[in-house]
Amino acid sequence: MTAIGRPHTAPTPASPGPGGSVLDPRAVAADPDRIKANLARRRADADTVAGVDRIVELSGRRGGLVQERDELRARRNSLSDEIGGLYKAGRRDEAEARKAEVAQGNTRIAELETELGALEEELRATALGLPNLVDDDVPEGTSEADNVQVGTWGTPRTFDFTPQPHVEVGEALGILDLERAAKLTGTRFSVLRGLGARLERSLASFFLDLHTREHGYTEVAVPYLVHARIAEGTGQLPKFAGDMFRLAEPLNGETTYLVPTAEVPVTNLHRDEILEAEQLPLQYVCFTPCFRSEAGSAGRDVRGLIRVHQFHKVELVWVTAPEDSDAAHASLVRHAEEGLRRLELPYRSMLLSSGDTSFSAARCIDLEVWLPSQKAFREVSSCSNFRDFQARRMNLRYRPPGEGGKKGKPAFAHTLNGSGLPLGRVLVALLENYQQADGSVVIPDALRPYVGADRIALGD
RNA sequence: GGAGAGGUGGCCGAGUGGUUGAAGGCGGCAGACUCGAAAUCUGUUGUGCCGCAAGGUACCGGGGGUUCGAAUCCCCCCCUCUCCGCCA
Repeated sequence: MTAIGRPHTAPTPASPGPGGSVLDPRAVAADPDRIKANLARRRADADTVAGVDRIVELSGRRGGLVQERDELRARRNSLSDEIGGLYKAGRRDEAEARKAEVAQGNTRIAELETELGALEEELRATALGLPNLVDDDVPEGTSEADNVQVGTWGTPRTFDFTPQPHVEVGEALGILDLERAAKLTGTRFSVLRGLGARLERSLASFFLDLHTREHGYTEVAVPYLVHARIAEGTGQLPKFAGDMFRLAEPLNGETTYLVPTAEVPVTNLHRDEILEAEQLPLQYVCFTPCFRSEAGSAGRDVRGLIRVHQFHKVELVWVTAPEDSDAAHASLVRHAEEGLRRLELPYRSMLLSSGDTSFSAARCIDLEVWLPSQKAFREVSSCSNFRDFQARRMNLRYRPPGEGGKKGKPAFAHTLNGSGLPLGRVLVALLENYQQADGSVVIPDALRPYVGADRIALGD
C-alpha cells in the first residue's frame, strides 16, 4: 500500500490550475521598483528580486499574444457562421474557400497557444516563487534579533530550587517516554503516558472550547492529507516542499502531503469560491496533528517536545474582507494570548522584523512563552495576516458591496491564521512552569475540570 | 476490489453539431401596482482573460481528439450516487 516517503527537496509541480498570480500583476507592472524595494526589506535573494522584472516582461508579451489569438478566433467564428449559411444555400465552393482560410488561421492559433502555454507556465512558476510584501510598518531587520516586543504578560515565577527541563520533569513522572518513542520512529517523536497523555488531550478540549464558546469560532475537522495544489494555495509549495512529508504514491491521482499545520486544509476550504460579503468574517478553529520534516534543523532543540516531526495543534483561521483584516489580526492575537493567560503562563508578544517574517505573511506577531529551564521565551504561536496573498493563490474571493447598494465585482479576500495553541509546546511550558520541588506538577485551575486532577505526582 | 447510473448557470432542469452564455422554472435584484405587504406584471440577474474604450475571446466536471464549427460525436482521467464484496 501507500507508504510515507522521505521529505523531498525538489519542488513538485503542483497541478496547474486557476490563479497562481501571486502579487497583483497589474501592481507589479505599474511599479516594479516599489515591489523590489519591499522584497529587499525581507532580504529576498537576487534571483527572487529578478523575478519581478521577468514577470513584467512576460506579462507584456502575454498581452500581445492573447490579443492576436483572440482576433484569429473571432475571424474563425464569423467564417464558420458564413460556412454554415453557404452550405445551406448550396454554395459549396464559396464555403470551401472560407474553410481554407480557417485552416490557415488554425495553424497560427496553434502556434500562438503553444507559445502562450510555455510563457504562462514560466509566469506562473516565477510568480509562485515571490514572497508576500511586508507591511510598511513592519520593523526593518534581518533576523529574529530585530523583532520588536509589543507586549508582555505575567511574571516568571521564582524557584527556590533549580527548575528542570521538561524532559527531566516528564520522564521522572513517567508521563513522557522519549526512549520508547525512538523505538517506533527514531528521534523527534514522543510518547505520552497516563496523565501526560490525558493532559495533552485536555489542552485540545480546553482550547477548542475557549475559542468556540467565547471567541466565536466554528470548529472544523479536516483531512490530514492534502494535494500539492492545496499546499501551494497557502504558500508551502513550491518553495518549501522539503519541509513536508510527501506520500510515496499519489493519492486519488495526485501528489499528496501530510499537513504541516491545519492552516493548509482549513484556509483552502473556500478556495475557488466567491463568498457573499455577509458571510464574512469566517472564523474557524481546527484541531489536527501536524507533521514536519524539520529539514535543516538538525542539532536544534534535539531533546524533548519542542521540535518534533509530529505534534498536535489547535489552529485559528480567519477569512475577512480586506478592510477588516487588521482588526481581525488584533482579535486573533488576543484569542491566542487568552489561551496562555487562562493557563497563567507568562509570555511576551513580538512583532516580527521584515527579515524574519515568513514567506506568505505581510505581518506576523509571535507569542513566546516563558521556559524556566532555558530562562528564555520560546515561540508558541505565529499570528499572521496574509492579506490577499494566499487568497490569490487559491482563488478565494468575496463579493464586496458596490455602488448604490448594488453588488460589486468579486475581489480577493484576506486570510489570517495563528496557533491557538500548539499542545506539545504548551505541555512543555506547563511542565516547566508548574513543577514543584518534589517533582510533581500542579495543574492550572482552568485545566482541572478537563484533567480531573489538580496535580500530577510520581506514581499517577 | 466488482457492476451500474450520472456530472449543464445560486438551485432545479431542457438542449437535433451551426445567432446557445446556453430554453423553461425557482431563487436574487430593480421597477410598476399598493397606505404598506402578499399576490400579479415588467425588466434584470455568471466568471476569467485581452483592450483606454467600443468590443473581442474563453468557460456546460478536467484533459485530449474529430470537424470549417463541439455542451452536443470519440478517447482518457476525476468526482458523485446505487448495488455487491471488504473494513474502522
